[in-house]
Amino acid sequence: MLVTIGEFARRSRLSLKALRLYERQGLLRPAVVDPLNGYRRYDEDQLADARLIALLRRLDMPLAEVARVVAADDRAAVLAGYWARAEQRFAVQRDLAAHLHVVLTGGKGLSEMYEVQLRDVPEQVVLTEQRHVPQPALVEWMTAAMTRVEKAAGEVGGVSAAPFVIYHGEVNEDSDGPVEVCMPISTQGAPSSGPARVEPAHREAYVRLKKREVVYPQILSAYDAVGAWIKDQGLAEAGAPREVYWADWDAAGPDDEVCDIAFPVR
Amino acid sequence: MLVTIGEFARRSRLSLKALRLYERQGLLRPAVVDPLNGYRRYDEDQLADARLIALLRRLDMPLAEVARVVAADDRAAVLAGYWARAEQRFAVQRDLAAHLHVVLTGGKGLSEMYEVQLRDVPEQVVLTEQRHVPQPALVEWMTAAMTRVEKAAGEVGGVSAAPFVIYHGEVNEDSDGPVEVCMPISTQGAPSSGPARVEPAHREAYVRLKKREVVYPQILSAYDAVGAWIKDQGLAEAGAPREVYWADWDAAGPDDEVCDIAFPVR
DNA sequence: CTTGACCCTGCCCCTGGGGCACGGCCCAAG
DNA sequence: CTTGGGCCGTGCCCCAGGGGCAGGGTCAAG
Repeated sequence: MLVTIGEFARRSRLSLKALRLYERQGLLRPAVVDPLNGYRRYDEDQLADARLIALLRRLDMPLAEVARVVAADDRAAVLAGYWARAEQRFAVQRDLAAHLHVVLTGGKGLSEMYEVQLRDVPEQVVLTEQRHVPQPALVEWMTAAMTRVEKAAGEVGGVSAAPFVIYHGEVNEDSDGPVEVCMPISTQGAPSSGPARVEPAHREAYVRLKKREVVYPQILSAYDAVGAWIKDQGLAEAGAPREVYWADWDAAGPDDEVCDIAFPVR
Repeated sequence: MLVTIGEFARRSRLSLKALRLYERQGLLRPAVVDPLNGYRRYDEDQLADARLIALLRRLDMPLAEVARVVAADDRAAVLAGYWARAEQRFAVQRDLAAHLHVVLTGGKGLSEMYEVQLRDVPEQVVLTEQRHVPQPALVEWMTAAMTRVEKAAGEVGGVSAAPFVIYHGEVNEDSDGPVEVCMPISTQGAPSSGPARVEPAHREAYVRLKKREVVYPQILSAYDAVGAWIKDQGLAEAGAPREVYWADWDAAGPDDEVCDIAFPVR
């Protein structure tokens, strides 16, 4: 029934070092520790847990998470949760690797990565807020500005289409825009006043992105793809690039499409 | 042109700690180090490399590999090689996570993971080699035994079909078989002698596996899947399970199908 | 000249162990 | 009873890739 640490290690495929560590961490305690000589004795019934731990470690699961799985009532559920997060992390890394590959090859392969389409956008009256904002602060400011213009829109006729963000200047480590958040409103209710203007009708080339892909700097590949496509088609850029947020951002999962990257063209 | 470490850190999104570490590792040396006060000065041209390093680190690429990418003539190729290996590692982990999920749920979802098929196998004369072998030594012994029986087969008429391995007993941490390596031979050339026997004709249920999936312990899920399918179909197992190696193992890539897991049935 | 921001080195900390040294223990053979 | 070889114990240093802090030097603007 009780076995020595050596035999337990062989049968569980864990090292002595690992077993002693797991005891200190409270992850896998020997059934008995001789108080005189400190010898550890494991119960054969602990082999199942030990093997589970060994396999979970092969998933690169941290010991803290391993402990959670082992202690859980529904072990499969905790494992599934961890693994879903691992898949998401890896998907983001895959996008980044693809972006880097494009950058390092000087733009090769872009056309296969993104499907660019054309569409006509009608004239829109928009409430806007504009500012210079450095890249690290961009998301925070955009979120707040979006909320503000949405609230303001509610008071002057309501939102009439998906909000979008125009990059009048690049936003990266060296440059801070300016960036303009635009909320289309219906002009039926009230006359335009204050920070409202007319965004003219135009034709634009765009790609559709999943939420996971809308992250700096991978997103730059999408901009490059649209730009390259426009050149390739013999068209010309006719305005600043923009991101159209046509879905409910907070409700979307990482694999849901939420946004378009668009360049006006002529 | 030259900037302080603080500004360089801000613009490259690397920490001071990281920059000093990269200098010690020879990964990214400041353009100038003041010999009096030790102040580092970076050239703005180094920003591109610094940003590349920052992004590569987000792929969890080790610094040694990062250094290889940065120093390479064809950076994209080195990155692509690393990423391909990362994808393989992750694919193996994904298989393991799926296996663990099956184990932890007590076998749910197995039927969706594997497609089981039926086939008839004719009588075969086989040269065999059989032994008790514990799991850790299994692969090594199997490889060697396969080579030996193949060589022996060459002397008595030649190989007539794909080799296979019969597990007369389980091979895991607690049990060591026995395992029998079988090489089918044509009996036209020479009379059977020595370690040859007849493997009777039978019907078998099997699943086809990719090379990547043929690894302990994930492979146990495949065995379980075939076993569950047999029960599900109202059939019964009629012999020891086996692995049929019908492809060139060494020439196969991780995603190539190479082997079948089969149970004789009636 | 002062002050605050910036920079330096060096030390300890983290995870998940590997490796080695030094010493205690246990069991079977002689 | 002793001796030897194999287990087992603890403790220390090491790895990557930094984070955080201490203590002290430096730079530039007011």
